[in-house]
Amino acid sequence: MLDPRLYREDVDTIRKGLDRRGAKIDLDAMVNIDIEKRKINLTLDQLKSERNIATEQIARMKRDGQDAQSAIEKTRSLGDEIKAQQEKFDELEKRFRDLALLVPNLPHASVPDGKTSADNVVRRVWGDKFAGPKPKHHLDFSRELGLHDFERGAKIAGSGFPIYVGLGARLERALINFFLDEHITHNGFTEIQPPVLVNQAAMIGTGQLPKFAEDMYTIGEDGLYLVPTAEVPVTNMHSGEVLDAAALPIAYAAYTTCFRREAGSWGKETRGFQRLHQFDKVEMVMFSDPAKSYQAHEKLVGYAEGLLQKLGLHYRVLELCTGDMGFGAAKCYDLEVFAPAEERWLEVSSVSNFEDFQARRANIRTKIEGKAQFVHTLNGSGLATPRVLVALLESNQTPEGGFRIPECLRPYMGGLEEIRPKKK
RNA sequence: GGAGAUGUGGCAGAGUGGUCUAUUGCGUCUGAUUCGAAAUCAGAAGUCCGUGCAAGCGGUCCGGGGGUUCGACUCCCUCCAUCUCCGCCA
Repeated sequence: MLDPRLYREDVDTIRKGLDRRGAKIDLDAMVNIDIEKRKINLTLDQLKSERNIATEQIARMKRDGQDAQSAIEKTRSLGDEIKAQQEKFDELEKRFRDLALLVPNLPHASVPDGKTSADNVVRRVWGDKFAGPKPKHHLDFSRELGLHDFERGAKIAGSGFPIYVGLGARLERALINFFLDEHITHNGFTEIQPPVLVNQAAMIGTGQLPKFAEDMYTIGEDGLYLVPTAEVPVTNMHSGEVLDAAALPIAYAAYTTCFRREAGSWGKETRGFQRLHQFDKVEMVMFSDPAKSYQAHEKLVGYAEGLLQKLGLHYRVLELCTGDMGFGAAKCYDLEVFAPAEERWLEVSSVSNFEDFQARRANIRTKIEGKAQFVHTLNGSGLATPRVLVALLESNQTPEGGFRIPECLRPYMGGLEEIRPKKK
């Protein structure tokens, strides 16, 4: 959510920011509601003030043993008037808030202008281009090694719910543990295991709701949502709190299963691991002093990159353009790994600075030099496993048809160096 | 799932229809005293909204929401959380 003051003090700034994003919002309507709301608020406050004076008089009369009946009669209508005005005010406030929750964040000045992913800027590329003969497609390769079972997953849940089998399951667990251990032992994160069901307030806090309701799995009976990312529970952990400034930045790393309906995006790019309804991800979440959030942002990207470097994967860092950024982001980097069989770059991490966009929604503040202010929230995948797995499977094939396990994962695989094809 | 209890400021803990502008204690901050500190004394301090150039002024907030009333921390309804006992259970 944007600072509500902006709508009346500097709506041009909002307009310019939204234009850069290509977002269409009826700002005039919002400004008018806000003006109307303030007008009513003023009369409402005056009426309440009158009532306070009147009831005080009644109290005094009663104390002095005087008959207050006529004063009570006179005040009676005031209550009805207040109730009527209050209803109007509440209605306007709700209308304004409902609209405000649908307004995306404004892009940071440094974000490149653009309309689509084609306008994103490649900031750097790490590692060498894949050399040698074209490897097998990860799905065929996985089948040969017996690591995953999509068919049976589809049988029990639907497409997009793979089963990890044997060493495939262990490899998944190895990735998760490797990511988490790196964050908590080298990068200074505190590990969190949050609930994977959250309430509506949490989903609004981080910006998934109200706009993206159709992407979420819901538990209607209990009013709960399955988390699409650990960002939701971990960020909202501190909702309504005033964080100790000395404790900032707070850095959490959390592994959760993530659930996404992916409504509307089903079609191509859906084969194998590239778009799943359920997947594993380790998420980095940070609460920062507003003045330091952009340094923190760069650090987060670095942590995610470090993982890919240890895995030995060829990747690139994109700076997203204004038109391609997510709803709440003020600035965002994407990390993409190269899948040599598909010959495509696959997004494995998205690292965003939300500034105070989420902190306003979730009411997360701190006190700096005696003044209460909203913190900045940041988060980034570190990392999501499925596409990392794709790149690994396609990049680490041995001439004998086996899968060479990257060194950093071997301790988590009981020292195993290679997964060999099943004997026929 | 059943029965009961509780929810008040940073913390502890009073307050059962009207100066509550929320008693008090601890903690915090400022000042006095002191070479400095402790102790002591005096004072200050919250949130959010509106209004104003500003000092300020008005409103709001006692778990959330709603109701009764001229007036609600106080009474009623409802939801949530915590605690105790019972039941069930990985």
